[in-house]
Amino acid sequence: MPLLKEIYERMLERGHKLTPQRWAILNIFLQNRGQHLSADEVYTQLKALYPNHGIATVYRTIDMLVDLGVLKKLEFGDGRSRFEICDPGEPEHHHHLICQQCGTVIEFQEDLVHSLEAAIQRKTGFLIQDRTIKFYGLCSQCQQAQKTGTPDRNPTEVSATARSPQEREAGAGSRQGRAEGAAGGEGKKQG
Amino acid sequence: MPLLKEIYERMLERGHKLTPQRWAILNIFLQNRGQHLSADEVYTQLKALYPNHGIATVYRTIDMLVDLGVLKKLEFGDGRSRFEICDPGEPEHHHHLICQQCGTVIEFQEDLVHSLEAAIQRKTGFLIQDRTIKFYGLCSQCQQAQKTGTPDRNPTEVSATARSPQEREAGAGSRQGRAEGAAGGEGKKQG
DNA sequence: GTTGATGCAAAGCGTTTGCAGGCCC
DNA sequence: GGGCCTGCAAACGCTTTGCATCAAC
Repeated sequence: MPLLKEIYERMLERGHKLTPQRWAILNIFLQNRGQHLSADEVYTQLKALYPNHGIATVYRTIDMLVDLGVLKKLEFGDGRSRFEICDPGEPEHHHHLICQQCGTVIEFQEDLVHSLEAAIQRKTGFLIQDRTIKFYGLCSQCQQAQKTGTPDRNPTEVSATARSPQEREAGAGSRQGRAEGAAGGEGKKQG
Repeated sequence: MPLLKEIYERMLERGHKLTPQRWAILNIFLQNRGQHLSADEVYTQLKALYPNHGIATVYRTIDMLVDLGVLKKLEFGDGRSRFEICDPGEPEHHHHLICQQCGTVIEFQEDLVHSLEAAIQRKTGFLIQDRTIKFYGLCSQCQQAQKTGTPDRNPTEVSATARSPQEREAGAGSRQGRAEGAAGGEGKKQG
């Protein structure tokens, strides 16, 4: 978990200033630790506090923070980039289970990935440096709901999750008219 | 490998017609089997044959083919969706190794994923229905080149691959000014 | 005549960029 | 005053959509 002081020092090293805007944006991420915020969601939260801060600043700040290794860029297939505070201690094995029913994003750290990687490196000679692993399916609650016939559709779902498996990838599925998941709508967490 | 006849029948079932445009687009995918074409690349190839076919038709046709399960949508982080003919026999375990040096996309089918999935299902109760697994790193050729100091940069690279691990995900990194990878520029293949 | 497909152009969305102004060492 | 940072608005690229037209049953 990157400490503010550490982040600040990293910024200084690169000649970046910690302006109020940047501070505010950083704080939004810190306060939503573990969630996957889009630039737009950050902007919305920012506007509530500082109505005349611009979206460009959000993008520029996020860009800088990604560059600094503070944020990690994620793509869940809803056509927008999402970001989360990146844990420098173990950035490697933190993957996502995405429920196609309710939109929940569950994180998991799984050492079993190691043996998969070892096998791939052995078989193909490919040197793995980073990975993006996403599993789509049904979370246990939605499985339960399906069994009992209770619809358990989360109203704050990320639309990416409600599409067919075939067209879920890439943001292009339906750029318009998608459900506007409230910031922080991805509630459940599991380690 | 979906046979033309099978695809045709699937289209008929859904009330779709096999127009010359659709036939042409389908053919482009069949002739570039194993590659990952963007809509634009399909459009370029289509234009060479039929100069006045429109890009909208390409998108609509691709959309239909994805819907039919003929194509699979992929996202390699260059901001555009890519598509490949989807093998209905084993759509499950076909994943990608993406070289960050030369942009090569190597496919692999790996049964070891099974044990990873089993462990996840056991641990989290999440029912896995589909997965997107991408490993980023260095292909064996680029590793070799790095050792000998020979730069082996593929001029037809997909720009996604040349970015830092942190900002590779999602297409937003640099939507403009990216290297325009020629259709079919992702040459190497490995099973 | 109805239904579906097409091409064109325009719109839509997320994101980036140009620029004039502002702040601070 | 030079350099970084900001907000605004416009641009950008990929994708979708509206609409008039066309083709097939």
